[in-house]
Amino acid sequence: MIVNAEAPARRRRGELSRPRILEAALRLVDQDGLEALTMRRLADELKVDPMSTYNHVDGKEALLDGLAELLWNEIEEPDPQEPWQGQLRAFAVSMRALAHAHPNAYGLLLGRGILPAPALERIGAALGALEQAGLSRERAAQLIRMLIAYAAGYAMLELSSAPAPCATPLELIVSLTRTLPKDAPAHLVEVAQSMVDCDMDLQFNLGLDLILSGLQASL
Amino acid sequence: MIVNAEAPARRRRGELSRPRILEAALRLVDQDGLEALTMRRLADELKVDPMSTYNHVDGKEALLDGLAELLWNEIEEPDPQEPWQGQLRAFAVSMRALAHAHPNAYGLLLGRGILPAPALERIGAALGALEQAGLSRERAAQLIRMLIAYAAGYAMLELSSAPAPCATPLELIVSLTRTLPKDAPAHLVEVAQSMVDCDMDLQFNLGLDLILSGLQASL
DNA sequence: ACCTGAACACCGTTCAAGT
DNA sequence: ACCTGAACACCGTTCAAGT
Repeated sequence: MIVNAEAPARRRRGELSRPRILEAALRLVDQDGLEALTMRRLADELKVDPMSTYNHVDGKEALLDGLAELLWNEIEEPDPQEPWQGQLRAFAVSMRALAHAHPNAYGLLLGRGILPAPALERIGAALGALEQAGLSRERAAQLIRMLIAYAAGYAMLELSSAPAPCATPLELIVSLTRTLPKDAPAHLVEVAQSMVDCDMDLQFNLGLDLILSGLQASL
Repeated sequence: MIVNAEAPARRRRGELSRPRILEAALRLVDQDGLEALTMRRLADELKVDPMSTYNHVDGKEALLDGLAELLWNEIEEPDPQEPWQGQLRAFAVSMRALAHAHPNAYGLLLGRGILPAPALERIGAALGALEQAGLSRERAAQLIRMLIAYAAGYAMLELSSAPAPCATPLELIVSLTRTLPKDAPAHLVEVAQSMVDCDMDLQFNLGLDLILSGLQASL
């Protein structure tokens, strides 16, 4: 067995690399928000000169694209053994769950104007499952689009409706009124309350059921 | 008739005001992208000192919140005369149409962590229509959440799938491969193609039909 | 091949001064 | 009440220099 010349043994602990940089960036965004992600602050976090990261990531825009990749990678690949309904459900659930794991970064998932490779891998797997089940590729693609739209849209709406998850209903109302102008009519506060005051997990799953059963019926 | 002391006649042409600032900001974003929106550049556009805008808008974050308001304001209020299905459909269609009118700004609609007053007004109107039709408030709210999620999510997925609308299929493939790494396996390119190669308007409406008819059946 | 730091152009915002 | 401009701390990135 020959030594791989591309992976020399002399790596220092804490050496820079694209994955290490992206992970640090995501940690930063998770902790302090997207606006805290700065090439300079990121370098600080890695205890490295501000310019060193540029050897592994091609500037800030590429860094954000890289974060989108990282996010898509965290969405679990559906299990090909399961029936296709289960695969699609797991996929949608996982897409929404990501919003709770990374609320500050979630906007990057569909906000960079690209579907990075990990996204296409997961979509491709789901397409395959549906074709396996006998659906045409066009039909399969439509179904996937619907599910991604519903799951990601639902998650973004959640994040917009209640930025900070509130324990008590009172705390919730306080939080809602804080975002609205002081002179907001009472009926608007009531509307805001209606949008949040429910079991989000349950409601998400009900909608998912409706879409999946509707689609099954239309086949 | 007395002169209104609050609206003196000595207003100069081109005077600054919050609406005028927000409109200029949206124009800037539409033309040159969100990253081009700068307090300084915005002031340039208005031919004004960089600091003058701060008299009407409370900093950049507030400016972006203001843009979100502007976007929600462009979504048409449903016509209370119509049956509720038609109102909901028009609402969803209008939410998606906004993405085509303002692709560079669309991320702000659900990306600011708040639902501004104009959003709550539109949601409130839709809630009212559904309660008029006999639905409970909870049921109505669930329905609205589904529609917003689907419409906005679909639009964001569209923007992610094909940043620049392409006339010819060839142009489309070129555009797709440009965003993917050079060594992207052919099957990923194929997946990307499947996500875009369809009549987006038609597909959106089909999904909308499915949701609306599914909901009607479940009542 | 990777890291460093000085330098540049630009950014958001504070503040004291004008009218 | 609104506008101005100097000033400050910070930002992304280029580039020449190191190892």
